[in-house]
Amino acid sequence: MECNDNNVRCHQCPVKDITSFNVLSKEQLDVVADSKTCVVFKKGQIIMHEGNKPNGVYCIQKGKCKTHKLGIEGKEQIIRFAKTGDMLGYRSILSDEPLSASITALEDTHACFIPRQELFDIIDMNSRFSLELMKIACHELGEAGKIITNLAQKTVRERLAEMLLILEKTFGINEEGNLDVSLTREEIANLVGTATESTIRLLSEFKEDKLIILKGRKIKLVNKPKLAKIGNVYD
Amino acid sequence: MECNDNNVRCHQCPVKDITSFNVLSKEQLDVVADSKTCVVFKKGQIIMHEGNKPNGVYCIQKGKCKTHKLGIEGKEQIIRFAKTGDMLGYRSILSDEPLSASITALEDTHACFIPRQELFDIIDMNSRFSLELMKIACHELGEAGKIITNLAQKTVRERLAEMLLILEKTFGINEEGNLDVSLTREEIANLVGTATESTIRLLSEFKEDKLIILKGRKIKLVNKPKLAKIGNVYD
DNA sequence: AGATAATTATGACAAATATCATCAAAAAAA
DNA sequence: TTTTTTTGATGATATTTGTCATAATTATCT
Repeated sequence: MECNDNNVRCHQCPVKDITSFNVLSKEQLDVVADSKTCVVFKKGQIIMHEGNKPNGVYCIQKGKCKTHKLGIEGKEQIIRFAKTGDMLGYRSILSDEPLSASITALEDTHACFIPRQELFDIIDMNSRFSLELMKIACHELGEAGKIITNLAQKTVRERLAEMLLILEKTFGINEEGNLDVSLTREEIANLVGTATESTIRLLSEFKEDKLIILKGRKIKLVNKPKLAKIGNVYD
Repeated sequence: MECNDNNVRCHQCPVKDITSFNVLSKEQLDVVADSKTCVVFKKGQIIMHEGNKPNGVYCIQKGKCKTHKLGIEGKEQIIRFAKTGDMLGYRSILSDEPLSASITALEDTHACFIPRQELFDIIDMNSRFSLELMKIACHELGEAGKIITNLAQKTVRERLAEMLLILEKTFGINEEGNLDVSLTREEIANLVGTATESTIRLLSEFKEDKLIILKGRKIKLVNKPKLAKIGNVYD
């Protein structure tokens, strides 16, 4: 779905500065600007499909996405999130492998598509850009190690408490003080790695214990120190 | 611990061809050869320490290592393995973050240390080398996603069955047909993400069911199709 | 706005897994 | 080798978590 932000040149793009593209020269940025296409994805729309080979990457101008993998018997596992300024599909492009996960818009999301070839062209031109990409991938790899350790060693209760804190850190809070992301209980379960019912029960417990305030999908963290303690979070 | 392999120039090194260094020109390879130091780590020795900032990377000439993180109450979580041809510490160097995990030799391991600066120098000189590094990091990121999904969705029994197959794929088998890596039951537990007792019990079950042959730490897989079925492995 | 579908909530129960205790066996060290 | 320490094995039991069923509530669609 085309969008008319398309005529915004990259050097004017406010998002540029929080992306790897900020290390590009004006000429290099023009390579991106000339080849990019801006698109809008509706909430719930699949942006990239696990197993496919993408033709390029997306840079999120505004929006929120989930990266998710198919697990046992089709059950969804949410691996990570992406938001404004993040790049989508780079793992697949840079490893020359099919997408290891799907990416779905959690809300209406504006993104710029940058074709594969132009991405490789700037990698070839600018080693600082290459380093930025490596930095992102390597940082993510470190995060993945943390997630692996948590999944392997923490209880569901601990993981859920920690995940609420991670969600606040990732997406922040809105005017009302609620987590600035709307997830179903099932999605939270698919993130924490547990059954939906367990998530519902534990969230209700946290509510009983006045750690959070629940109003449908609106979640407000009201006792973060206690949540951190329950979740064995030290940082 | 210095070793006398040091005088082997990188272009003659047999391991070179299975590493990212194989894309370097003769001159670029000389930058590595001139700055590298060859060392030997004894079995059980810690090569890199979680939380530290390494001054460079190691390239394994011969040996096997485990990458492991501290989890709840000091419990070890094994994140991945490394073997001949693999690079150690690149994640930390490239992301400019402290080591997210420790690396310990599983057997006597010969490795070449390449200082941080020289690594960045060749990244700057050779974009193909950069791409190779990105490829490794991004591939690992995909593998991490699989591990996350397995930990979140599979039972301990399923994960153990799958892990035995992964160990054979990673390390191969020796003359006697056993997995060519020696791990304690505790290490297998720390890999699968379960209690040592559960690992012992399940391995005994697999032995009872004639899926594996156990002789102390020697493990031989004798019914891999069944293990794959138990582990829900489709590939 | 009303109908339909999806989600949330809760109880009862079953299964998986962890924990604790004890002893045997095997490595490692002296 | 002999001793000491670590690892492996197994039972009993507690805890956690998943599964199934059913109802209430809330989103979503037309």
